[in-house]
Amino acid sequence: MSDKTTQDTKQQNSVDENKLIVERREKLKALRENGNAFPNDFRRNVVAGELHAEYGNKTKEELEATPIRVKVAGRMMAQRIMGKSSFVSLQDMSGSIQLYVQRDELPEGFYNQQFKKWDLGDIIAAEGTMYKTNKGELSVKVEDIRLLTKSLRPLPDKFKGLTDQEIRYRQRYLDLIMNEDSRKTFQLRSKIVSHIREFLIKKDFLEVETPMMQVIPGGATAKPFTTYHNALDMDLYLRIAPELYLKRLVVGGFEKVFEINRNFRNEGLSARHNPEFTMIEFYEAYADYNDLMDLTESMLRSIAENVIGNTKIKYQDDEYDFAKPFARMTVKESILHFNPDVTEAELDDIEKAKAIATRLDIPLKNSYGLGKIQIEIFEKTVEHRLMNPTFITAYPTEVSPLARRNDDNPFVTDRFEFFVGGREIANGFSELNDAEDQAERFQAQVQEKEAGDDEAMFFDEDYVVALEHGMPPTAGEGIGIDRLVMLFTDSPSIRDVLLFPHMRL
RNA sequence: GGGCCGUUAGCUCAGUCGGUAGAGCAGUUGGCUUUUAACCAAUUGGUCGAGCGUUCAAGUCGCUCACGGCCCA
Repeated sequence: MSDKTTQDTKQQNSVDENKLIVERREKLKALRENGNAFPNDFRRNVVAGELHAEYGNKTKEELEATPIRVKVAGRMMAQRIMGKSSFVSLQDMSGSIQLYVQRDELPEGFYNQQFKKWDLGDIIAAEGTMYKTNKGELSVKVEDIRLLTKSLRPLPDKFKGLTDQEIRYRQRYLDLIMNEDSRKTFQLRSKIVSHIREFLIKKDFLEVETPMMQVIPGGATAKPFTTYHNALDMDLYLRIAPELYLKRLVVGGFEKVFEINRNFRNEGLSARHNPEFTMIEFYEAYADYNDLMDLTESMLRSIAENVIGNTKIKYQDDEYDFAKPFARMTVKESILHFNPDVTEAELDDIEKAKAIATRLDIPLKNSYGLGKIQIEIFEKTVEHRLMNPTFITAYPTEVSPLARRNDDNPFVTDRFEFFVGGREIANGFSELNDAEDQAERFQAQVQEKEAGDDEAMFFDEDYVVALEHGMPPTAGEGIGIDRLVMLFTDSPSIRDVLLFPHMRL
């Protein structure tokens, strides 16, 4: 590389270096010359949230009568300098605490030559005593204060914050620094996942991890991502679901298992879809889909009560009641309910059902059977109207290749999907444990794949062999964690509940 | 994939009929010992997303593209 090119590269790299950054780099340079500019010898003994909880109610006099020494650290979000004294807002993981800094409490010259030159965004540490200002704000009256990490780039507007959606997603750390709502959302997400985990572990479920890279991507109908293993010289797929592995574990005698982890589907991005997303799947032997509907209902109600603290869940302009028993109806009942002009006899007749679909502008393929046509009608006319928590049951066997047939009506399976706010949140069913039936269903999927449906399933012979060893009667379910978190955090887009959503480029 | 909207200083945003680029915050300098978006005074800062076109003249009009947002498939 020639000197000229090196020069050009440097120019390129510093394109976004503005005067603000140059000034901060100068300050850092001065810090380096005065010793270690990045010390890591300070240990705090308390965080802001604890201080407010402990001392928020104490009066100014009480705090002064028995001095309480504390050591705090965090990011300087505001600095109000009034001559010889200043107020600083210090933000840490738990919240904010104000620092009251007086020139004459600090070493000679430190206040004017160091402290006043610090910038918003710098990471600082302070030691002092708990104090209340005349206006009643709990503060730390500072006796010692240090700069721990120089911030070289300016923060977004201190009042308006960061509103640019693109930067909020691409530079999530800025969003987290600036937006309390965003911090809350991700803290809640963590609590929801923990609560689900504890809920199942209390019921003796075993948490497991199964392959993300699979030879045959199974357990759902979706387009997979492909990858390649060099040493083995073989193509692999990123999983679209963990289902078939978890059921192998049930065959192995792990009768209650669950996994919370990422799935990957090679589809477009939208407010509801990210190519990688988090699902929980759980399987319970000697249970059926009715048991899982009961379990789902109590689990979600428990999240509302214990994590959110309210069974009335506000989502955008609506409110859903998680205290009332969740509605349950079959696919056909729901279609008839929302399409009063349609009769059951018409839905059961493939030609008449086709006519209804055509009237609804639903594109049909020749390969579609009656069950698939019914589901198309359901998705077009029912799904988005299922606002309050609702279980829809009796999905056609044709669209449920891994679910157990209903004993009375083998046209449908013992399956449900769960909806809130017009969105599918969960999918569960009594598992198909008849190995020969499973082999036939896979065969039907292979035919659909050959007919051009690239979302159809592969034939998983290894899984059929596992079933041939005998899987106990079992029920299993998957819940989309991202959509669940969207619901409970009132987030309009899946990107708002993913720390680092996929973006172009 | 289609439709609509957006992209201007580090951040948040104005910018009229096409006529020399504006504010607040942040920054810099000075003042100020109880502030809360502190305040007062002065001041620095621009590839107007990229490109092409129309025009004497384009942030502004037209076309193409990139990225984002919302809606639809």
